[in-house]
Amino acid sequence: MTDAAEPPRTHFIRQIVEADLASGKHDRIATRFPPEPNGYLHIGHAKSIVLNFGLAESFGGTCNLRFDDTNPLKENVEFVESIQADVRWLGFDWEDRLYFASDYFERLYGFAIELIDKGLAYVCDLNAEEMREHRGTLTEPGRDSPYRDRSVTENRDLFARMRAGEFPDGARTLRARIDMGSPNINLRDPVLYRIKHGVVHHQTGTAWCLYPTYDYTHPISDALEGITHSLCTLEFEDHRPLYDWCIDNVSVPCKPRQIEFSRLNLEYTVMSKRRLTDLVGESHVTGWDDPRMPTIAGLRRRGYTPAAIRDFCERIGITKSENLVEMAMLESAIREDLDASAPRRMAVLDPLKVVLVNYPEERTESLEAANHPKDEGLGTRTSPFSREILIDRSDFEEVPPKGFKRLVPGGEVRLRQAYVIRCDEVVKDDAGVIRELRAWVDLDTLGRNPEGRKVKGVIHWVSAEHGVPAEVRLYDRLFKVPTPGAGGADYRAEINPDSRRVLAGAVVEPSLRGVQPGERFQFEREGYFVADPDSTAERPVFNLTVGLRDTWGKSQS
RNA sequence: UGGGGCGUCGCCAAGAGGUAAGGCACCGGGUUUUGAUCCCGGCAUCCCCAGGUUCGAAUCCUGGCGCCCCAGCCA
Repeated sequence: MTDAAEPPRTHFIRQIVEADLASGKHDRIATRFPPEPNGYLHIGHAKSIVLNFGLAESFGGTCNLRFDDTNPLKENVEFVESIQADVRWLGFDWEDRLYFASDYFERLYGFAIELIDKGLAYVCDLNAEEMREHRGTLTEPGRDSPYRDRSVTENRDLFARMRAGEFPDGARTLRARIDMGSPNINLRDPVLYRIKHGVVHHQTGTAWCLYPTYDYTHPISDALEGITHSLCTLEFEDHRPLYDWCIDNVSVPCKPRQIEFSRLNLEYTVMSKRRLTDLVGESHVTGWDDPRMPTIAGLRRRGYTPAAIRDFCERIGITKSENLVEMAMLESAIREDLDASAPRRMAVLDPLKVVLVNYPEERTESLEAANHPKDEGLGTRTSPFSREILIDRSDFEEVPPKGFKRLVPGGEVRLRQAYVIRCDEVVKDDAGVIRELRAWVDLDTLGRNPEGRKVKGVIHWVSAEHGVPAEVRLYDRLFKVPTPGAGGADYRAEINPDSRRVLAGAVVEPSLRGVQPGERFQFEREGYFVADPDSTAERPVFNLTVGLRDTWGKSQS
């Protein structure tokens, strides 16, 4: 369906891979998706997942799942588990290649000793503030640490004692001995190891009080796994010389190539781990899987399909340009998928009763309707029709705007998959609020058009007696502005107060009774909805995935 | 004022010296018992700007301008 047999769009990384294969530099490629387990995956990660797994898949290579777990302070198993579930849900398989950077701690330690022996690393006693002072600035070079020229013997001894736990947090670090005068700050003797006592690492427990940094761990982990192309985001471009330095100076089996691409930015949402963590922690949303969240878990609960997310990731492309993708792009992908696959149903979100005065009181007929207008394979279902029905309040107007095609006093409208009715009376309460409509039903219009008149409007309905009460949750963009937090604003103040609307009085057609969480439907003329896990046997709960395109509504506002 | 990047239609994005793909959005028109879908058509004489090279430049050169990233013992 959405995964058409079109050749995947090319981009500069794909071209590099093709060239490397063509030139014989590599005879098979290996990539990896390396999340840090300090949060849930979001749509930006999906871009990377689709890139890495997709590339490996299309060239017959492999893609590893590797947790970059070098900072136990921020990581935990909940995240390790949710990440695996999300990658799998997206449709990718790392087979038996599940790795943790922490698997390499012992070897990493050995390589550090190799660096010490080569005079390329030293134990530094400067504390954080002192180190910052020595680092210089963007325009001024740094100064050498007074500990820079310690002997190999002393460095070996001190490093061993760091591991043995003899020094407190922050007392010493192991640093690469590169160049304090480098215009690239990342090369000014970066820290390779730091001391962290008293933390329980989710994988290694309390085995270590010494933890390697990302810059040191990543290139070596890649090399140990035989990664050929190490893909990461733009902010690591400045780190590439350090990445290369590490694999050039240590005895690893191969030299992976780091290639950077730009991260995904989406309008009206936030993507940084910190902000997402805060949204959850400060209860601005109901959790990591809140349907308004750009997390994979949130999108899943919102009703997005893996195929649509993959398609979206293909559509946005891979480049090095800073970008801000419109929400319409994501919505288009899910609409395309769901239009083809979602069974149609009728649901009245804001009910208004209509009494069909000439329809027998005790009569109920069973009307059959196709589940999909184009795909007969989706079958049919039946819906009871009776004297009292419910329509949506917005489908009736006493004083219709120009061009209104729905029900009006004295006017006719088609009840979808059923009869044509004509509104003959509007019943109001003392306050002037419309309580019900009384209408005449043309019983000769089932499956055929009335003679001599054309009825242009079609509205959906549910039998009042048979309809199932349901809760419908409508979602809108989480933020009021395209780029929350821009210009120093507090993104919290820019949260859209109407991003979630709960309609407790919706009524859906009987065939929706007992739906299973995760089942997706198109509620005709409204949008795509998915049954939420909060659903019960008697009262289903639906989340709006995305509305149908609405050219009428758009022209009216 | 250091270093690293980026600048092609409202948004994303092809393009690799031979005379501007595609998608999204938008605007028409057709079909339609979903104002949906689908179908047809329109939508950059121009590629940040200015010079230069060339028969020919978005693509090469030079000089500007704009935007993003880097001074965590985070990743």
